[in-house]
Order: sequence, then structure tokens, then C-alpha cells
Amino acid sequence: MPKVGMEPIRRRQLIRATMEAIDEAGLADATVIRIARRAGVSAGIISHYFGGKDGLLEATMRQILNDLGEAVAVRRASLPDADPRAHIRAIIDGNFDRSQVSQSVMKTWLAFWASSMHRRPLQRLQYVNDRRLYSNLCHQFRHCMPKADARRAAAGLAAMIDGLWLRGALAPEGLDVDRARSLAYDYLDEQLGRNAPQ
Amino acid sequence: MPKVGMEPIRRRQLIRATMEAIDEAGLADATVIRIARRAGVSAGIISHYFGGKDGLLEATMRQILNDLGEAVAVRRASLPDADPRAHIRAIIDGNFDRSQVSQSVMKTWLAFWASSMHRRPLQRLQYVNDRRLYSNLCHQFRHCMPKADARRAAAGLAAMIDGLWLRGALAPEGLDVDRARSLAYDYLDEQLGRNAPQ
DNA sequence: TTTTATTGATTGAACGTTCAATAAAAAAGA
DNA sequence: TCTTTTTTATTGAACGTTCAATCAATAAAA
Repeated sequence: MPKVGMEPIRRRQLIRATMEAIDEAGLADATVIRIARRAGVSAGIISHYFGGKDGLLEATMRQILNDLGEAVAVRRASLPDADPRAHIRAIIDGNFDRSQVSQSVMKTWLAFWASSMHRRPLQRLQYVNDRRLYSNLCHQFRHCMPKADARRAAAGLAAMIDGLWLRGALAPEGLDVDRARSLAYDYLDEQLGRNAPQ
Repeated sequence: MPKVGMEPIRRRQLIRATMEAIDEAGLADATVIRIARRAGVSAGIISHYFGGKDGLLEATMRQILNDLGEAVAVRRASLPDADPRAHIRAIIDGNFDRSQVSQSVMKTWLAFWASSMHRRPLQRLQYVNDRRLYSNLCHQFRHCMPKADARRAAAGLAAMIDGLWLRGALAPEGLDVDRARSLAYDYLDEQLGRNAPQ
């Protein structure tokens, strides 16, 4: 079987299998054997490509964050600079695309959220991402209102986004993306409307 | 040491120690030995009083939910029936009291949130609590607006509350309770203002 | 023939649970 | 009041499991 250049293929397989395993059994029961079996390889290969289980988990979280960042960036790329509302909508859309709002990605994300509080490398990743969401929002709101108000609006909208997403992840019926996006839009319009009707 | 009537004392000690252990090391590393040592007892006592580690975890989650329910109920008890805004504010306040918004309670809550997706007993508890928040809000909003609008407002406010709380739990600087409450109040006023100025 | 990729049995550590042993308090007896 | 007996609470070593990591063996490709 061993062909040359297997590394990127195996890495992708294993990261995907990790999310599926977490979706299926939870982070606590996502053992290396379970993950490896899902990827169709043996357990030893995980240490070979990721240095150990921790390395695989970190790579998986990094993958999700990259996908999120790209989902936002793609939507913002074609927008004119001077349209804060459009940029914030793009940020909202990107967060609710979440590179497929699949069950496995949502559960993996939530599992990492919880465990990031006690694992340095994950904590760093999570913190950077949180700040990015907040400060991007803040920067856009800043075009329409005083600094203090912009901070408030950004904190409120960030909370709204994360809250909608969290409740969607926990609800047995899953996340209603259109409804969530619409609620976030409403909040956004309210913030903009009150401070600067444009 | 053995005095009669130790059971309620030990149960309280162990539940508290569980939260502290989760705060300190995370759910994954909150072993029975660690918890027992924190409570100043031996590991075996956990099985004796809770039937096993799972029983202790379930009892801990139940304790947190009870405290939350009571924090809300106390604030609502003295309110007139016909003041939806006051009732919803009481719900908000109760959720941000959270029987001390301590680090240990917040981290424990988040840990349970994540693991409730894969453990039946915890899932049930979490689901009941989520529905209670949502339907209490819905019932109050119902006094001021049509059903569909009330549902939207309830979903939005519930997301706002959970989102503020979640970001507070994750942020290194902790949760700013006054700011969080004020953001939730603003959202509430906006919902009420738009639909029924009272 | 050499290189690269992969396996899977083995190892050692850590976990939750169990249970015989123990110790203190309470109750009973003197 | 002072023993003795019974009851209740607790301990912690031992046990069986499960996990991640390791590495010698292997097999396919170059």
C-alpha cells in the first residue's frame, strides 16, 4: 500500500475521522483506536503523523478555525470598504456557514470549547479566534458610532452569534440557520439604526 | 469519625469538590481520587453515596440547575402577574446570578454542556432546563405580541443570555455581570418597544 | 536493493470500582 | 457511671479495564 506522498492524504483523513468520532461518541470516548478505525488505518499512524493524540486534536481544532476564517474572508473579499453593514452581515454569514454547519463540526467545536479551558494549546487557538470575531465587529461598528457604543454593539452581536450557535448545537432539532441568521441581522440593524441611520 | 447523619453533609461536600476539581483540572481530569481528596475523604465514599462517579456528576449538574431555578424563582415571586418586562428582567437577573457566577460553576456548567450530548441522563437535565428558559420567556413575551413574534423574541433573548454567559466563561478576564445584564436588558427593551410600547 | 509507509502486539500508567478491615459513635447492659 | 455490644461511616489496597504510545516486523513502491 505505501505510496509516496501519503502525508497530506492521511492528515486530512484523520482530522475528518476525529470530528466524526467526536460527533459519534464525544471527546472523552474518541480514542485513537476509534479514530484510526474510522479513517481506515491503524492506531500507530496517529503518532507517526501528529506526534500523538494531542497533536491530532490541535490540528483538528486548527482546521475548523481555518475553515471558519476562510468562510468569512471569502464573503468579505468582494465588498466595498465603506459598507459596514455589508461587512458585518458577511461576518454573520460566515459564522453560520461554518464550513457546513454539520452536526460533527458543531459538536467538535463545543467539545473543544470546553476542553480549551484546561489545555494551553487549544486555549490559545480559541482565544485568538474569539478576539478576531470581536475586534472585526468592533472595527466595523466603529464606522457608525462612538467607540464605547461600538464596543457594546460588538460584544452584544458576538454574544448573539455564539449563543444562537450554541443553542443550535445543543437542540435535538439542530440549528435553523436561516432563523439564526435573521435574528442576528435584526440585532445588527437595531444597533446600526439607533446610532447612525447611515 | 463516623457520626450518624453524615449523608447530607458528605453529599454537599462531594458536589462542591466536584465543581472545584472540574474548575481546576477539567472534567477529563476530575478523577474520583482528585475529587475525594478535595473533599477530604477517600475515593471509595463516592460509590457509597452516589453509586459511582456518574451518579456524582449527575447530582452535581442537578444541583447547579436547582440553584439556577431557585435564583429565578426567588426574584419572580414578589412580582405582580401583569408585568412581563419585570418578569423577564427577573429571569435575566436569575441567569446572571447563577448562584454565584463563580469560575467553578461556569466551568462546570460548560463541561456538562459539552458532555451532555453523549450522556443520556445529563442530556435530559440539560434539555429540560433549556426548554424552561425558552418557554418562560415565550410565555411572558406572549403578553405583548403575537405568537410568532413572541417565539422569535424568546429565541433571541435566550441566545443572547447563553451567549453572554458562554463568552464570559471563556474570556480570561471573566464575566462582567453588570455589562452582560445591561446588554440583555437592552435587547429586551428593544423587543418590547417594537411590538408593544406598553 | 533501498526507501517509505504502515501495522498491531506489547508496555506501562491511570482509571473506577469493590470489599474486607477498621474505627468511632450510639445503644444496651451492668 | 462504666463496660460491652451493635451500628454506622469510612478507608485504601487490590483488581480488572482501558488507554496512548512504542517499536520491531512487514510490505509495497521506487
